[in-house]
Amino acid sequence: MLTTRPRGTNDILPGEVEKWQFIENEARKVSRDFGYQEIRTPIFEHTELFLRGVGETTDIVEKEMYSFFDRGKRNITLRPEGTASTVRAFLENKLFAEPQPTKMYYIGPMFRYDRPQAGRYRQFHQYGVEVFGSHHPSVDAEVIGLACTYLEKLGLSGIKVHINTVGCPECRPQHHVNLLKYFEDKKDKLCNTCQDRMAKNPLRILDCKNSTCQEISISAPTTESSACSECKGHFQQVLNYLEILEVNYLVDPKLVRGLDYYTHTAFEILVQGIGAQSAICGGGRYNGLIEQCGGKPMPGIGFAMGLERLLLTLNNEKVNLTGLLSNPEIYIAVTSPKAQELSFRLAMELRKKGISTEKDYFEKSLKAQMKAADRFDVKFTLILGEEELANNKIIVKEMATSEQKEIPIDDILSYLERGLLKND
RNA sequence: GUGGGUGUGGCGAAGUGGUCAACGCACCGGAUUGUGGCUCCGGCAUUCGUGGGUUCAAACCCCAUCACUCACCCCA
Repeated sequence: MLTTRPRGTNDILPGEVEKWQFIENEARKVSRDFGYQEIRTPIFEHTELFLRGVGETTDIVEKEMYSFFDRGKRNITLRPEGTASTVRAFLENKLFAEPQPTKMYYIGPMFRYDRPQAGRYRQFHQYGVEVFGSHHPSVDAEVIGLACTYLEKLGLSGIKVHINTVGCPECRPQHHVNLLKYFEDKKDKLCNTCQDRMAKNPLRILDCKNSTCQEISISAPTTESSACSECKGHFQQVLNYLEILEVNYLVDPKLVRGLDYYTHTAFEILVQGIGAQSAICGGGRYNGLIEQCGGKPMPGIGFAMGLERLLLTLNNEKVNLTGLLSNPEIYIAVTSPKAQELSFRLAMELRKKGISTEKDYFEKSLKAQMKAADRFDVKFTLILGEEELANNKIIVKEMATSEQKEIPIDDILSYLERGLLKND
């Protein structure tokens, strides 16, 4: 073999691709039901979009971007997430001039240079939604409710939403101060990375997996406790709306998100049994992002769902995704070279009528062709040979019952149409 | 970037120094002359990720390298 697929990428093969089509179609349906329209943005953007949009100090920007110079010496990056591109398209195409809010969704590949592991790939796929233009807490709840509805429609039960408020530019500095004050005298006990986090981003100490760090964090000041009254109020209302939607949520004071742009509401949907990467959906509010990208101040909120992780979960939960495969309905077996042309034309006519039809491509024995027909699990096998050709007839064998009849060739189309209708 | 595990035919998998590299599944062919699903028979790796070394002899030992995989960081 010349080479293999690049590390962290996957071929989605026949048999698997039907599942993708299914979950993508369901995403489109649910999005439409909630009033979201699809947007398709380029898979690569100018690097500066992500530098500003995602945040210079995030891991994504610092070590995970697929960036390169194109032949025109432009600095280009394969998109690592969907929100920045959506905001850019919103501004560039002046969608803000339309009636607000703007509710959009996207489905497509994203790229991050990570070490692959279960549920993490260098090219992965996300279904995401974004709402621009409204601060209203019901929007936060709607977006979360949309994610839950989608997952439930796919057959996942017991969805649990973890939710928190990460504050706003007004109160976040105060929270940092409170955290630093709290951790100051305990610094020696923290793990090395958390000691670094003291300086860089003390918020992240809260979700460190080191057990002593966790113990220390238990009684750390929560974001909610340091939140300003506006943030608190917003958060309470979001929770209230979630209850109206009967969304099963858990306030998780330790939930923080790694992207710089989040404000107020942050949430994740976690599942078990698919490895260490258990968040299949993450999102939150980003009220500063549109302005950050050069627009007028305008609030926004959204989520992104990892489709590989979703598929892993559906698989793990034994959600039935079978029956998505479509087998041919008819197999045409040919036993005489003379019958080849007629059978070929017949196959084409059936296909044009919307009757999916398979045939042999090797001039195999009838036995072998019957075997193939059986494997395709067709309803009828047509047999065409010298005798049939001579009599202007064709044998129709119903595979399930093994019954077979001779039908005049001229009547075969209508005969099959009736026969296929009978059991559908 | 760091650490662990694994690499034998299309897939699963035995074999840990000494004839032809088990077996199962899948695939292909056949079991009297034109018919599937069961059964039976036959076929299917000059070769054990790759390169080098040790040895009379290596899939099995050593070194290197690559790939896959899981985990950390972080995220979907």
